[in-house]
Amino acid sequence: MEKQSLARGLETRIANKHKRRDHIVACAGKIIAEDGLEAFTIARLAEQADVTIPTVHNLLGKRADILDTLVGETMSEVMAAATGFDPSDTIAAVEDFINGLTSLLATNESLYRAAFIAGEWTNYFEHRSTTGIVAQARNQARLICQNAVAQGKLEGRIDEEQIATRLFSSQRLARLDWMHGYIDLETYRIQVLTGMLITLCADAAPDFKEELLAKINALK
Amino acid sequence: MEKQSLARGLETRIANKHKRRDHIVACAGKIIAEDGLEAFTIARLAEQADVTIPTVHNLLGKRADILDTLVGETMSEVMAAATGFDPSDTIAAVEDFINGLTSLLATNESLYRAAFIAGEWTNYFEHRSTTGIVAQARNQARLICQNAVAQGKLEGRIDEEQIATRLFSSQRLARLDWMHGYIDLETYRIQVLTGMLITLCADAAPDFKEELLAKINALK
DNA sequence: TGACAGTTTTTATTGATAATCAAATTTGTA
DNA sequence: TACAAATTTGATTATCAATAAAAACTGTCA
Repeated sequence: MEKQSLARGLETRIANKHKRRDHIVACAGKIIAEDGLEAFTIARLAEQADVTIPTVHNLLGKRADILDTLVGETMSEVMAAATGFDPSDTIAAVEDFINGLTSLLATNESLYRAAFIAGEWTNYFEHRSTTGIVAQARNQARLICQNAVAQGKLEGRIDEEQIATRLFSSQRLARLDWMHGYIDLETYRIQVLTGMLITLCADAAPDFKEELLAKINALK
Repeated sequence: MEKQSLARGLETRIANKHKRRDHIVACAGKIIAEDGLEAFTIARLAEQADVTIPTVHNLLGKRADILDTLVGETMSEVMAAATGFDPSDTIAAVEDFINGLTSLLATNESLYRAAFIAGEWTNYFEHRSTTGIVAQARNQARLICQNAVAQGKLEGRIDEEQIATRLFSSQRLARLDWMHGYIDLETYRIQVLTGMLITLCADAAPDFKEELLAKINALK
């Protein structure tokens, strides 16, 4: 049958192809983690992966595509690490979020930093799609706010969407500083936490505000 | 005299040189404003300025130097536009700051956007020098906070340095979104204002908080 | 005005980069 | 082992930043 003829060995080949592709992507991550985005050239990648330049292009497309792939795979991990907290306990949720995130980043700081840099470069974080890591992070912030309002921890005098936006921003801005190497991971963690808690203060009911202030002043 | 001989025509030459140099820098700004940083190649710049490539290098150095020059000149204007408010009237100061800034940006939005992009690219905003635009902006934020605390508008329950940092951050983050083209200038203005006012809320004394909330909710 | 000293511009070139095509090679199967 | 199809590769193209050395130009003074 023709179909059988066409498919002869195809499945195995595809599997092998994926393996080779994954290997090259891993090499890309290694290069960027070790020597930065500037050192990431196709020639260097080919050498590292022990293939030739056209092979790299055939398996992974152009340079930007390779970065996209690397960023996408890395951000899946990041996204997974930054979810799974309980949004009903506001302060714990904020803490769990940033602790989960920084724990992951700590496992291979230079790789993750590189992936974030590459992500900024390829505009990965700015596609205004309703899926993706940005939308998900915002939704999480929103969820925390909604819970807090429902529990009377936030007074609701400021639009909760605004609070959620600033919550998200705190994380984003500190991350940029970490990414650029201006602060270390622990400072990043503290800054995000401080930023988020201060943001919550703006609309906090009296009791909750006391709790927040205690946390904030304990962080210094 | 030898000195006279050496200086023969030097002054005039230097003046002319500056004129040519300025013309090329202006062309650089034009290119980036029109077609983005990626379109900014030395060849394109040379063509636009009607000189050859080596001339560009001779007058302005390497590509990164040209960007530095452009960014530096542009940021001088920006810095000038974002100062000169009265820090004692907290809300007015915040408003004057962002209005002054966005008014300038509006005069040539694509050029300024380009300059900010180039600035991020050359790490212009991140040198932790005690001079420079970043330090100045932070100092302004600090000044506003100090005044507010002195007047009893802020309660001082949160370290004023922290508040100042978030004030500064509000501006920075919204600027990034504007820079990337995700929000327009007016949205930028509103977001900065909202972010700063919410930040102040976190430590505001009751009366001042009412004032802030009224402002915030009027902005929507 | 013309010659000159020194500056500026340019022609020609280098070296690095991404990317592609057609030919040679390899792969998995029957 | 032979085959059909996928894969890899050698050779090449195009673009970019940057530079050296030769040619052209500029402003001044006699």
